[in-house]
Amino acid sequence: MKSNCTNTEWVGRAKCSVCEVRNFVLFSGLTPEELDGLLQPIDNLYAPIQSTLYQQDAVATHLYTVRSGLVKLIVDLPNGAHRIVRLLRPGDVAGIEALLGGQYRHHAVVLRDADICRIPAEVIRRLDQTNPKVHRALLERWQRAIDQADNFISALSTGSAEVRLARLLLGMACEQDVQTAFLLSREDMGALLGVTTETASRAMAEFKRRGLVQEEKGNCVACDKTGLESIANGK
Amino acid sequence: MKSNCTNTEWVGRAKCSVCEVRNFVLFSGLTPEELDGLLQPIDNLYAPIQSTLYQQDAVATHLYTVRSGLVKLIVDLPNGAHRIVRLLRPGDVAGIEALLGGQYRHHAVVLRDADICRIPAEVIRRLDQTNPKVHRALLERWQRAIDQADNFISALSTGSAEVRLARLLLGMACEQDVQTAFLLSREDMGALLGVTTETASRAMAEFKRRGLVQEEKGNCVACDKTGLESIANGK
DNA sequence: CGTTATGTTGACCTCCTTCAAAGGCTGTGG
DNA sequence: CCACAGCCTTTGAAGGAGGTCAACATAACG
Repeated sequence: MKSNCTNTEWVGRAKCSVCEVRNFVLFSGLTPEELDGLLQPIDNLYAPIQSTLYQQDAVATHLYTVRSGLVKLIVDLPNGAHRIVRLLRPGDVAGIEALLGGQYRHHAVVLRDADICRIPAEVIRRLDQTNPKVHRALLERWQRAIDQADNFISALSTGSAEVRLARLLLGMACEQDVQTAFLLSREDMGALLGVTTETASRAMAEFKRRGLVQEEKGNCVACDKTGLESIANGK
Repeated sequence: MKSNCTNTEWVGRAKCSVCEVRNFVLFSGLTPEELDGLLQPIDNLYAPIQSTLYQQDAVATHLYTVRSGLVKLIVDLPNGAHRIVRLLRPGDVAGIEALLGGQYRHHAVVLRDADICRIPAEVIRRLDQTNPKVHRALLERWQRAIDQADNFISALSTGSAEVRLARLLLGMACEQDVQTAFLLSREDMGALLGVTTETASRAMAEFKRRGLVQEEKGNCVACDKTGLESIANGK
């Protein structure tokens, strides 16, 4: 059986103490000595686009922290289709269910080349019990997962296709006030919003016509935030 | 300002040691002495239908464990509408976000007369650090919330109205093989499935005509599980 | 330069929403 | 005990939004 992490390049043992996203990752509260004391390896992986971190229903053994890039969580539907239920950005954790044992709930697939830390669940379990900061960080990740799931229900699965797309674009724009790098295929947008690829394409085309978004080569778009917001909030 | 828990009858300090759902509740791992040692009160509330446990955006101070009955979590949408994002049954926890401080993410409204334990977040926080069993139970509740949210996205927000309704009915039927007590209004079904009340009504009427469900007085229905499953899975 | 994946657009039809009206159930007051 | 009001449900009709199928354009890639 192949590794869960297909097409993934192993970079080496993670140097958590010099991790540039220390504020995000789970181990920001540990000293270098504590990190060295871990018996099991924390691997730093370079996960290229399209690679799979883990498969739905596989035994959940590791957690994956996203240090850069973008990861989607997918669930298979009974009729053969599938639905994206979450997008993970830097600072998010994939496969948190590994903490409880059992199986992974989703497929985790890389949407944008990602820098990933793969951590054995046992490591987190132990730290969770001994280090309050890790414990707290864990609870926050868990809550964030719930918040994101709720947002998928209320914002991305409710209302017309254009309303949902506007909310998605605004959600992806995040910190930057106007510009945003947005590189999802129309198919992914559809799976994200619960509509077909064609409908996603039509909605995007309509937004472009209205000047709400501009699509550069390389898949970047610039957004008219206020315009999109009026659509997102609109009846 | 009124209490969060409108129209709620206070029963008294919870007797967790004789709680009939000990296997479910968070404190099943505690001894009576440990329970008595809690400084802050755990109240046992009888929450009648339509009562509100807490409001979205209110400061989150308590967790609510559902011992019996049914509770819905609602989020308001920008256009004035609202969407149900979760159903809580006995053993589930509402307002788990109180552990992290901040605000409640939803409105929690009682759908079926409920027996509720209201627990100060501080109590759980302390037990979480000192009692491994409580800690474990907490993680499981958190994971269950995520699983339920994911199910809302993939099962109840994807596909045609009839497909969604079939999945909802099957989900409500839970353990019983054929029979199930199901007392949601058409309006709630619509808010649950992301469709209008009329569409929910039409789909239910159609199911009744086909003999898939039977609605008795008192709002009970009996389901033809295999028939519903073929709809739920069907393309 | 062909091949393949991905995006776009059109035509048609189904499903859902919207608006409206009517029926049924419940509780209240006369 | 009945009448009525109010709420929920059901059903109809019309219009719109999205799905489906197909053709075509465009870009990516060997």
